[in-house]
Amino acid sequence: MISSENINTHISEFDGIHRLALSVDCVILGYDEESLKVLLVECNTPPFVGKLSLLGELVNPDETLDEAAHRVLGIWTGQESLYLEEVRTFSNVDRHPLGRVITVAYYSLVEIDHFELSGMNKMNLKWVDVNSVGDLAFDHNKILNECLDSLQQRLREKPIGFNLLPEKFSLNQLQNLYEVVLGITLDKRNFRRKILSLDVLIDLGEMQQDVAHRPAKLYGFDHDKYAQNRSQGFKFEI
Amino acid sequence: MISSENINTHISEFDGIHRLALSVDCVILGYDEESLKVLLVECNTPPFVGKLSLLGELVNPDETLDEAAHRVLGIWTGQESLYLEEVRTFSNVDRHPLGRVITVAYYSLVEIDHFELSGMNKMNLKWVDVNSVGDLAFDHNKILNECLDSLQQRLREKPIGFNLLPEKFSLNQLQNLYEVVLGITLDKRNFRRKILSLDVLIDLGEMQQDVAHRPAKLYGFDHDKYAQNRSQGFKFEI
DNA sequence: ACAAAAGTGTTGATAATACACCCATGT
DNA sequence: ACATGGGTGTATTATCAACACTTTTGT
Repeated sequence: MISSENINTHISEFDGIHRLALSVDCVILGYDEESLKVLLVECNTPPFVGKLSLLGELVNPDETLDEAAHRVLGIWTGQESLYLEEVRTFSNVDRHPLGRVITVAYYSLVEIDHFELSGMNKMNLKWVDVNSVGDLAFDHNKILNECLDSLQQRLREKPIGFNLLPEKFSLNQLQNLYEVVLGITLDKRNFRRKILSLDVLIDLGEMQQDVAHRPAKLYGFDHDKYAQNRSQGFKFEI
Repeated sequence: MISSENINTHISEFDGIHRLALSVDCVILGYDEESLKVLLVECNTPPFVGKLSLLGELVNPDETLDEAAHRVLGIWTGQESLYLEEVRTFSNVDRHPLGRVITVAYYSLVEIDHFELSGMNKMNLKWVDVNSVGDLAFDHNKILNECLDSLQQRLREKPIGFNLLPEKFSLNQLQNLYEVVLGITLDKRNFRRKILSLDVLIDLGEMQQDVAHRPAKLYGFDHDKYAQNRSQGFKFEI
């Protein structure tokens, strides 16, 4: 078929055949030193009542998708400026039982005990180990899995893992995070050499307190150093 | 703000405040041994009349976004099963002068002389060197640039460049493609060693014909071998 | 014979891997 | 003193980067 029509030819049909709704769904991920967890909520939409689902919202006419995703984070976590990354769209025609809803999936990395689940949220929200997630509502298992794949890939090439840790962390905490999220084991000495050679950590000159073993040195992530390195063509890669 | 509302609470507002339109925009890329080119069309929407734009369409209610993108390819190239990759959404509130149109950007890799631009298309369509693209309509410069960035990244880690070449190609053609798309120069001997070691090329036992120099051996991309390697954890990386 | 692009190996530098013991703290 | 996790170096191997000449074809 050859045609000279295009998107603009059809713009008047907004109210007609092209009616659909757009949502964002957020895979909010946290890390508690043992496992990677995803924040889920009990679903109240038939036929999924009782199942858990990701956190999502319809997109408002006066906001971008990034803004909508940040709004979702704000609603459920009370925080605004968390790490967010768009993954991809999910647009199967029958993915939502109540109508045509196309969704854009994001994942977010949060420090899991930065906020207490409280009030109303406490009743419906759950942190669930990503390896123990059962059947979710809608196509949310698929969305979750694709977001996790995407995270694994990006974690190896961008210094984003720090978003899951407290501001001050030990090298072993960092290594453990990589091991848990990537599902691999790493050699301690090689890992330390590698991460320090990337020159994005700042030695805080502080030590862990009140631990029942030799206290570890604490480090922070140096955004400026990373930006500087990156602008000079250095690649971050684990 | 704490809330127990979610996407489903608002589902009845489809016809109200959440009205918006969704489109796909395709960055269709071709390669002619000298440069990477993008397929553009003359825009007929004020205030962009006379400018060039990417190829896009509104999404129909009965199709997925991938299907919509394939439809766009079919309309303008006459071919259906070309390489397509979703990049990301563009959702600025005022990105379209006629209303709220959120778009999902795709790029596509095509063999540039697999199809002749003909008939009506001939009048409006242009292959433009990606380095000589002027001001495009809408936010299409931004979309184009992000798709090119995404392509550069993916070209290094997935064997997708072959989609831009004829089925039978020489190693020098392939090297030249990488050099043009990535904007770098590569060492001939190192490139050959590397690409052959990846074990995804099949020596066709054929030679170039009618060239005014020593004819090159022709190779093809072996999808099966690649799939096999990948399933065994091998990484493709240039 | 000449022009034009195809093809081919070696060496030195750098980065990745494998591996085992002593140290500092709290109980 | 013991339990717990923190911290360190070296030798081997694999990978990457730099580099120049000969070969085959058409004109």
